[in-house]
Formats: sequence, structure tokens, C-alpha cells
Amino acid sequence: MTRQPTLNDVAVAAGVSLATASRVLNGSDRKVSATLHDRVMAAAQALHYTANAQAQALARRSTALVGLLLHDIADPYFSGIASGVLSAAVARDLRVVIADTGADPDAAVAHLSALRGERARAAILVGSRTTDRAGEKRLAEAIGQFTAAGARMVCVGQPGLPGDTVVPDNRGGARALGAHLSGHARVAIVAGPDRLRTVRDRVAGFRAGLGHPETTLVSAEFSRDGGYGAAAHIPDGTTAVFVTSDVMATGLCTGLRERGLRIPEDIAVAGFDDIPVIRDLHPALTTVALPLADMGSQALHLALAEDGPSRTVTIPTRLVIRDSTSTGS
Amino acid sequence: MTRQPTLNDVAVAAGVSLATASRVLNGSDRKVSATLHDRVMAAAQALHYTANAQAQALARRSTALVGLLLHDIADPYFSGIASGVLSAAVARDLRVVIADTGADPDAAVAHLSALRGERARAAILVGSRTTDRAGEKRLAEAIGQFTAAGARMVCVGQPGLPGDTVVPDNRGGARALGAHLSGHARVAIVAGPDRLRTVRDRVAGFRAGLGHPETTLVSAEFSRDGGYGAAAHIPDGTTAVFVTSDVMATGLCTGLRERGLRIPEDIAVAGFDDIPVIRDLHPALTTVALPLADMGSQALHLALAEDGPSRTVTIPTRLVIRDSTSTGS
DNA sequence: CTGTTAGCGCTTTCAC
DNA sequence: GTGAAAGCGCTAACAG
Repeated sequence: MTRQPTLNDVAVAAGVSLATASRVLNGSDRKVSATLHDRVMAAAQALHYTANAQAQALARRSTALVGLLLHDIADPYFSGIASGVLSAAVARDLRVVIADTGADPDAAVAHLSALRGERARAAILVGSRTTDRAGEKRLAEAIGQFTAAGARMVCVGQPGLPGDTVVPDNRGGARALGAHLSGHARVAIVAGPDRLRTVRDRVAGFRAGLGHPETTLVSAEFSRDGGYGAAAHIPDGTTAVFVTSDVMATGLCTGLRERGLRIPEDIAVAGFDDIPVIRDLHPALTTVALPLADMGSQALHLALAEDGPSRTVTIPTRLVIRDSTSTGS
Repeated sequence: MTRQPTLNDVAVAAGVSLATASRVLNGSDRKVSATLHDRVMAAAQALHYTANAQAQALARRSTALVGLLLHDIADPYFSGIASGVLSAAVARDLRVVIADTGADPDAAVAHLSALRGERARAAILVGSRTTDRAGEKRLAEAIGQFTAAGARMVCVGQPGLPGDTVVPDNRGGARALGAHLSGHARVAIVAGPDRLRTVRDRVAGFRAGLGHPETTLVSAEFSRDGGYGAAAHIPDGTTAVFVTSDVMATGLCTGLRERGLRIPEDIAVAGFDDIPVIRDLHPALTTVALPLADMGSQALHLALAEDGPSRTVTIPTRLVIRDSTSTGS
């Protein structure tokens, strides 16, 4: 546990001033003679010098930190987006501070405050789902304080909050899927919480594409278990189900199967998002594909904007028909 | 984009000294009179003051940062562990800087160096799989420099590197699975890269439990596609396959099915890890269960140790028999 | 109990 | 081209 070498140590070892050492080691436009440059580099190398990021941040009044707030990193939807954020971040030499917000809206508020303390350049909030109006308001307020400090806020998949937004074309994608299933007479929808704009858009789009009203609407948690539980509420005779997310659909399929229903012979099932694993379900799941990693990268790019007004990036979707609806249409 | 209020701003607003403001706002054991305390709190509240984490770190010579380095956050094995790390971190008021290391061993080296610059308290490295000896050596060296600075290093699922270690009982778990499949005469193993100790332990344990040699050993990438591709190399007549990870097994099942094989009637399949989604495969996959989130929390706890020698935590495993091997045994 | 003051390690004018 | 010195915002002795 030796003390980390400081820039001063390097300067002394190289026989130059602090300023010179700083100029050669940490990108400055000022010129330094080749001789001194090499001496400093050699000294830094020998001492295994690494600049103290905190001290730099303090002196420079800026950091390379970006916050990534997501509902649950273990959920493939979120980890897919996170993956895109991480790869874009490393390409831009940014560091990512990550946190799960879970079901608690105030968790996001708390993390936003921490990020403000860390002087993060930006924060990316992915699909925080808040249960209460009051919580949502506190969140909006926290975002306001965060951006007031000069930081950038990007929300992914959840429009309506201040800041930049990356949203899929939920309505359009769902409409295409509805059209795909429009041949079915008895259609059920398993929807996540109605308060979520995402859910509403997907349901509305699906209905528009279907062309006739669904026979059943089941509301459930936006999780695998939510979908699993919803299986019990699908009426006999239903021939197709649209589920507002793949994660839910995955659970639903298991639940339907336990009821003795065959997919797609007895009942077709389609989801939304295109998380990787659904092509390995049996049958593989029809879905509306989202470029998850790409959404993450785009969010990071928005996060880098120096200033300017809020922008919204709409992500196009793509209908992917697989075996879970093969007898449909 | 107003300037963030500083502690000095708060002190002035409250009419107290910098020191007093510091004492009430940022936990000190020193006592402050109730009057001043309240005045400071009120001022801080009014200004939306949040301490500059960098300045604190510099003055305190310590941070609340922990690094989390994983192969690929989009892989459910890693995101499961990450989830445990995050929940343990938030409970201890630690911040997590995350990065994917991918296939490149030097990515881990680079991130470790960045973490050193950030004066992170500890780093958790999850299953970095390096291809070359030289890279591994550079990694060990980077870990050496990291810990020399007084930071703690924890490796998860990958013994052999300096620092603390969290490893599952791969051998024991695989042995139980081998015993479960010992009734099969023609057994194949689909193994990840042989250079990985994890893979070797799982293969060795499985063989010990099986009690007789397997008929085929297929080597593949430690990924879904690796497993998928391996399906082509399973000889006809094989009645059971052990795959060294669930992610690979997931791909393998799809590949086998495309060959027209029924699971488990024609061929039983078993994996390892118990990632959440495998219970929703059809048939649900038999596996050796690992408490992924728990492993992550344990890693974080090891990361918090003040000092002392390296420790190793062995994680017990549990055989979970599901339908993919139901005709086996 | 409260205030003064010297740093923490680095960047950045401003002189030389 | 190089160096001296003044901070960046906060903590922690050290005096009162």
C-alpha cells in the first residue's frame, strides 16, 4: 500500500516543473521540447503514474462521468441497452456510473443527486417506472436541478420527462404486429401497467393494426412473472395474444403451456422488444424488434451534446415473424 | 446552467464558518449547536447544495467508488451477478463504475488503470476470459499495481488471479449433474474454451459423476452462438449432452431441434449456472444452479475488506432437475 | 462549540 | 519553451 505517485513526484524525477509535467502528460496545446517531453514520459512510466482523476476534475471543473440509471440490470431489455451505452462510452473515453432504480421512483432521485455531486456530464435514465404521481414530480424536479447544473439528461423509452429522449416507434411497431394478427377473431392483449405511456402506445398501435377490438385485456406487471400470472386470465378460445414486452411474453408462454395450450396451434403469441433469448424459445417468438444496443449508443450520443434544446430520437421498429404466430395471419 | 453552490456559499448564507458548515453537512463526529445546525441545513436546502464529490475525495483521500468489470453485460450470467453487486453497493452507499471488457484482455488492464486514477476502493472482475498468456500476465501486473495503491481486487468465477476470489463449486456441481446423467451410455460434452479453469473444473467434475467416459467432447465458444454451432457436432445416437453453461445450452437446444432432435425424448440436455430464462425454455433446462446475484453481493463484501490476506469464498451449487433430462437418469 | 488555515493533486494564467 | 503561483471545493488539524 504505497502512496500513489503524484504529478509532482514525476516532475521531480524528471527534473522539470510541475507545469511542464502536466503539459506533457495531460494533453495540453502548449508545446514542450522533445527532450523534456521524453524525460517526463520516462519518469511517469517508471513510477507507474496515473493522474488523480478527482484532482483533475476539480482543477478542470469537468469530469468524464456519465450516469446510467435503469430499472433492473438483470432484465434483458435493460442490459441490452446498457450494453450499447457501455460500448459507446468506452469509444468516447467516458466512464459510466451505473445504478438500478428498481420500483422506487425516489431511488432515481437519490442517484441523480449523487450524480450531481459527482459532477457527471450527463445521466441516462432508462425506463424508470414510477407508481405515484408525487414520485414522478419529485423526479422531474431532480432532473431540473441536475440539468440546471449544466448536465445533460437523456430518457430512454419513456417520454414525458424533461431532457432528451430516445423512444422507439411503439405505435407503428405495434400497428404492424396488429395487422399481422388481424386474421384472428379472438385476440387478447396482456398489457403492462396502464400508466406507462409505452404500454398505452403499444396497445393503441396494436388495436389500430388489428382493425377490430380485442376480446380481452389483461393487465399485469411488466415482468416475466407478470406475464406468467396473466396466463390464467386468458379466456378459453382465444387464438392470439399480444404481450407488451418479450419478457412478459416469455412468462406467458410458460403459463399457457402449463394450461395445456399449444403455441401456436391453439394460441399464437407475440411480444415486443426482441430480446435475444426469444429466438431460442420453442416456438421462437414473433415480436417487434428494437435495436437495444443501438438505442443505448444513441442515448450516449445525445448525452454528449454541449447544450441546446431537448431533442427526441425516434427509433424505427421492425416486425419479426417467427413460429409463435406461424398459423396466424 | 448556473454554477453549483459550494460549501462556502452555504456557510455564508447561514452566517457560519466553512468548517461549521462542513461539520453539519458531511458527517463529522464533532458537535455543532442545534441553532447553527438548523441554520446550515436550511441554507443548504434552499440552495440545493450537494457536496462536490471530487473535492471531498481529494480532501479525504478516499472515494466511494468501486469498479465492476465484466465480459459482457448483455449476457444473463454477467447481468445476474451485476445485479447483486448493484444492490449490495447501494446498501453500503458505494458508487459503481461499470465497464465491459469483452474479449480483449487489455481492456481490463486499461479499465483497471482508469480505476486506479479514480482512486477506486476496489474492483470486481467477473469472468474475464483472456485468450493469450501474455495478456493474462499484463492483467496480473495491472492488478498488482491496482492493489499496491491500497485498493482491493476481487475476481468472480475465475480463480488464479491475485486478490480475493468468489468461485462456485464447479467441480462438485458438475459431479452431481454427471451422476444424474450416468444412466446414459452415449454422452457428449459441449465445453467452452479449455484454457478456462472454470471449464476444466466443470468437465472434470462431470466426468467424475458420470462414472464412465463421455463419447464426444465438442469445444465451442462460451456463448449462445457457440452452443448453437456445436449442435452440428453432436454425433447421432448421443442420448445426453452436458453443456458447460446455460447460455451455450440455450443455443445448443435450438441447434439440436433444427436437426430434428426432440429434447429430452431423443436427447437430454443439461447446462450450468441457472440463468433465469431457462425455466421458460421448452422443455425447461436441467442445470446446476448458481446464486448469481448472491455471488455479486459477496464479491462486493469482499471488496470492502480494509486489508488482510486474500480470501476465497466458495459458492455452493445445487442440482436443479427439469424436463430437459426427464427421461434421463 | 466555532473559526482559521493549511493542504489534497492538478490545471492554468501570467511572467520570464 | 518553461516555471511560479493562484486557485478548484472540501476536510482536518489546530487554536481559541
